[in-house]
Amino acid sequence: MSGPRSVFALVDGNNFYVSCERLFNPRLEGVPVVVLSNNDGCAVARSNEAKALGIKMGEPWFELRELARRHPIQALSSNYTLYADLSARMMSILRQFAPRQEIYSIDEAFLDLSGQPGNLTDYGQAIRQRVSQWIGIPTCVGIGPTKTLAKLANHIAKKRPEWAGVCDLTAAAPSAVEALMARIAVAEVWGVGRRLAERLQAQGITTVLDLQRLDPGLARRRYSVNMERSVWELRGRPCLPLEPITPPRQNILCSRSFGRPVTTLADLRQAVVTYASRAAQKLRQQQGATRVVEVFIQSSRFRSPFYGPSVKVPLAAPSDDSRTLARAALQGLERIYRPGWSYVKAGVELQAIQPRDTGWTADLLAAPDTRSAPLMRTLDAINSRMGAGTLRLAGAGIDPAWAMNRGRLSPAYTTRLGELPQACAR
DNA sequence: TCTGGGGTCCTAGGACCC
DNA sequence: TCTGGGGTCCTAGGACCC
Repeated sequence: MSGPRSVFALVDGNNFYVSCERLFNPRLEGVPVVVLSNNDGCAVARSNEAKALGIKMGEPWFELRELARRHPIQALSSNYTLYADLSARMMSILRQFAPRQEIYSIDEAFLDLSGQPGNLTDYGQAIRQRVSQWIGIPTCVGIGPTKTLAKLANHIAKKRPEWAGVCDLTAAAPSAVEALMARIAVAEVWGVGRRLAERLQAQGITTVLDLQRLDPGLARRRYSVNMERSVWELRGRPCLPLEPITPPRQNILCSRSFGRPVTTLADLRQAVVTYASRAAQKLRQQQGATRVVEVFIQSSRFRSPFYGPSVKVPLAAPSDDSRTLARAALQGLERIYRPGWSYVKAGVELQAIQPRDTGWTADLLAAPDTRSAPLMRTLDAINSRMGAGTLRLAGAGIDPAWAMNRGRLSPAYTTRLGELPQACAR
């Protein structure tokens, strides 16, 4: 096993998307900035100034317009190409600070600091310093004996200025850790969301310390095995290992809200072919093959009645061919489409994914398609070189009416212009 | 008028079997 | 009148994460 005592660090970028945008646009400094979700729908990242105005995570932009009239709020469409590029740079810097790293999300990584000599708070400051100097992204560092405690430490480092961006719970006295836990709401624990927080509070468990003191067996019986793990982790016993290798996805989903409502089957067919192709491309990237294609369409959830059917289409044999998956998705669409509805969203999800090339029973009734693999390789190669969407299935449509709105998009500062998917189409 | 996208895991309950 | 019981597998739905 690992050393005598585990130490984890969680490093994350502060207001990551906003920080990325600010790197290339100094006018965004010192003013409230929000980055909007696809279709410019909701705020998914907020600068400190925006948070100070009371803007909540996920708040719809149209509800913020009034606020924006009274304050100079800068709202930007999300530019994932830019964020992914800066994320990769940040992760490679962090990798220099630990023998093992788990990339947990676009802006967060766990580092294994077990056995790291010296003062870990100083080490955390060195990490922040280098990321800031090399790519200009501000970060916070939380350090603890378990991942859950590292997460909690990161929360403390972020919320309380006196920690100066680094909180090392392994260096704090047990009484000091308890005092901190007693002041933090149980909802801040990693794995405790809104619903569980409500249930816990109804049982009188309102702070992190209350949860830490809950009997683990009771936590399991009354809630779940995950809640029991959270209790142990808060007590300093690791239950969640560092996972340096990202396992292949078990499901691949591609879905988007439309730029405007769609009523016709023809438009939905274009969208479904587009999403199936994108999902197939991701599937090939992980050398997978799928046996089930699920397709869904939805009317607005904010209008009654709601219509949101879905259907799973099993394949005769596992496949990674865009054409096969698109055909299956279209078959499913025909079965669930009802005229007379206004659809705002569609999606294609690949399920029952398995490794390609290993142990699947070939479809005995069909002649093997020897041209599929080279064709798909060529498709992916062209799209990788010339930009996503350069080569598409005929059914996907050209400059479709339902495409996303991204009226506030910043330029692709760090990558080729051609890799900005929507900009070319306009 | 406007309300994101992409994942994972767990549990409850039904189907099925002996 | 009265309707086994336990194990396993699968699926749908819920809850969580960022």
